[in-house]
Amino acid sequence: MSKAITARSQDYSQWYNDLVLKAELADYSAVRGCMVIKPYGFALWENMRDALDKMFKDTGHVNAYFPLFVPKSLFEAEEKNAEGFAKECAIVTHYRLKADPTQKGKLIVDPEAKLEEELVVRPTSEAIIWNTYKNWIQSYRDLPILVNQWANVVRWEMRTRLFLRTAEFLWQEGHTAHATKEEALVETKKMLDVYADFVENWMAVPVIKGVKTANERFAGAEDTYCIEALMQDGKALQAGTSHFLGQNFAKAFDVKFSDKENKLDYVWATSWGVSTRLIGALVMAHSDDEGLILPPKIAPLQVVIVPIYKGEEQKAAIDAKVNEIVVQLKKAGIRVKYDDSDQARPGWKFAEYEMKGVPLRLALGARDLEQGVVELARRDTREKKSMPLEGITEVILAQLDAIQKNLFDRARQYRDEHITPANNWEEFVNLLDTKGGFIAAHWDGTPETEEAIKEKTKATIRCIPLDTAPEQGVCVLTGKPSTQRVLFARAY
RNA sequence: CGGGAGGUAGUUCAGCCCGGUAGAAUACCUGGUUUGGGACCAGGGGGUCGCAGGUUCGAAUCCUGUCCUCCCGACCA
Repeated sequence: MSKAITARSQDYSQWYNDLVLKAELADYSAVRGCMVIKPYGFALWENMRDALDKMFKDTGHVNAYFPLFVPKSLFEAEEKNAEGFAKECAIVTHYRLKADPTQKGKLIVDPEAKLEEELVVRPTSEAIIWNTYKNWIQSYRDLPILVNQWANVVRWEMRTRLFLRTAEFLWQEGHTAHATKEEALVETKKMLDVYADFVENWMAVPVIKGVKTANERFAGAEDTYCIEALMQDGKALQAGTSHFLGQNFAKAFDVKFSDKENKLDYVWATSWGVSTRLIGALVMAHSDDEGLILPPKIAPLQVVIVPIYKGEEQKAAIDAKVNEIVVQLKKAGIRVKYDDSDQARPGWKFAEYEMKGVPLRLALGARDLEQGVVELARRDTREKKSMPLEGITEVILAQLDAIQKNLFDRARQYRDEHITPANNWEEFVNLLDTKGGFIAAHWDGTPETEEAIKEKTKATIRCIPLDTAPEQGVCVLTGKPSTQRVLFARAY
C-alpha cells in the first residue's frame, strides 16, 4: 500500500477514488460500471442496513423479496415509469449458451434459445410488485401493505463512479399500498423522516428535506420527496427519496379494493429507497487527506488498540492488560480490535487505521503501563491525550459520543455556511463558480426556466425545502414573480 | 455513447518514439537487529507486458480489433 492519497485541494475526484480504494471499501471489477464491495466496505453497509432495517420494522414494515427479472409487458404497463427508465435497462433475450462450432472452448448464445418475451433486469421494482399486489388486495381489510425489500438493481449508466453511480447497486425499496390518499401521503413523509433521522443521527450527515420539481421527479410519481446532502467540494448529493405514487401504479396494474361501503376504488401507493450511494455521501461528507473518517455509530470498528513494546516480556504484560480492557469494552457493546500483530510497527498501524477511519485509537506502551495510563487518539480531530486506565470504558463511551456529535456539528456548520441567498442572475452565477453549495433563489416555477438555468450553469433545483416560509420575490433568471426560494446546486 | 489519456511484478511507475535476454521503488519470503508516527541490514522469490489477431527471423515496443479504468461532453428515477 502506498503512503498517501491525492489531496482534496489538488483533485477532489481523485481524492475520492483513492480513498475508496485505499480504505478498501471497494474495488473495480471486470464488468464495466460494476464494483466489488470489499469486506470492510460491506461491513459498513451491513451496519447501515441493520440500523435502517430496524427503523423500518419499528414503523410497521416487513421484508419480502421479489424477482430480479421483470417481463417486458409488465415493465411497460406504467407508461411514465417505463419511459423514464427505458434508456438504462439491461435486457435478457436468451436463456442458453452452446459450444461454438467454429472455435473450440468458446461459447455462443444459442439462437434457438430466444425468449418469447424479453426480461428486463429491474432498474426498480414497482412493476413486478404492483403486478403481485393485484393478487394480494381485494378489500380495505388487506390494506395497508407495508413491504420493504433489500435488493440489487441495474441501471445501465454511461458514466460511473464508485458508490455514487454504478451500473449495479444495492439498495432497499419500500413499496406500500393504502386505502386513502391521506394515508399514503402520511407514509411518504414518514419514511422521508426516517431517512433524515438515519442519515443525520447515524451517518452524521445533515440533510435538507424537500420536494423535487417536475423535472427531477421519479418517473411515475405524483410527488418525489428527498433528502439532500452537501459534500465537502460544495456539490449536492441526493441521499434518499420517498415517492407519493398516487393511483398511477394501481391504475396501470388494475389494483382495486372494496372500501367499507363496498365501493371499488384504486389503491394509493408510495415507494422509497436509499442505496449504497449513501456510502459515497459518507465518505465525501467527513473524510480528510489522511483517509476515511467514520461516525462511531456505523463504523465497523469503533476502537483499535495498538501495543508498543520492546521484547516479549513487555509484550506479554501489555497483552494481559489490553485483554482486560477488550473484555470491558466488548461488555459495553463497543466494537473493538486489539492489533497485536508483529507484522507491522506502531507507526504503520496508526496510518493504516487512520486511512480506514477508525474513530478512536488506543496506544499502550510499557511507560503507560507503569503509570496506569493509555494514549487516546481521536480520528476526527487527530487529537491525542493520555488518560488513566481506571474507568477507561466510560471515557471511551463518552469520546465515541463526542466524535459522533462533532462530525455532525462540523458537517452541519459547513452546510449552513454554504446555503447562500442569491437575488439576481449575476450573484447566482458568481456564487456557483466561487463558493458552490446550495443557492437559495427565487424561481418562476416553470420547467422551462429550470431547464434554461441548468443549461447555462449546470446547476439544478435540488429541492423545494419543506420548512421554508413563503416569500415574495422575482425569478433569478426571468424576473417573473415567485412565492418561495428554492435550493439550486451542482449535484452528483 | 462521442473526444482525450491510461493498462508492464501485489502496488506505483520506467522501458515503447528508434523491434533484439523485461527493469526500479515499494510490498512479499528467509534470517537478524528493531518497535512512542508508515524501521534497518543481508539474502531470496515473483510478470504468458489487459486480451485476441496481424506484420516480422524476432513484438512490451509497429498495425487492427476488443475489454477495463480515469478525465471532458451527452445522458442520469
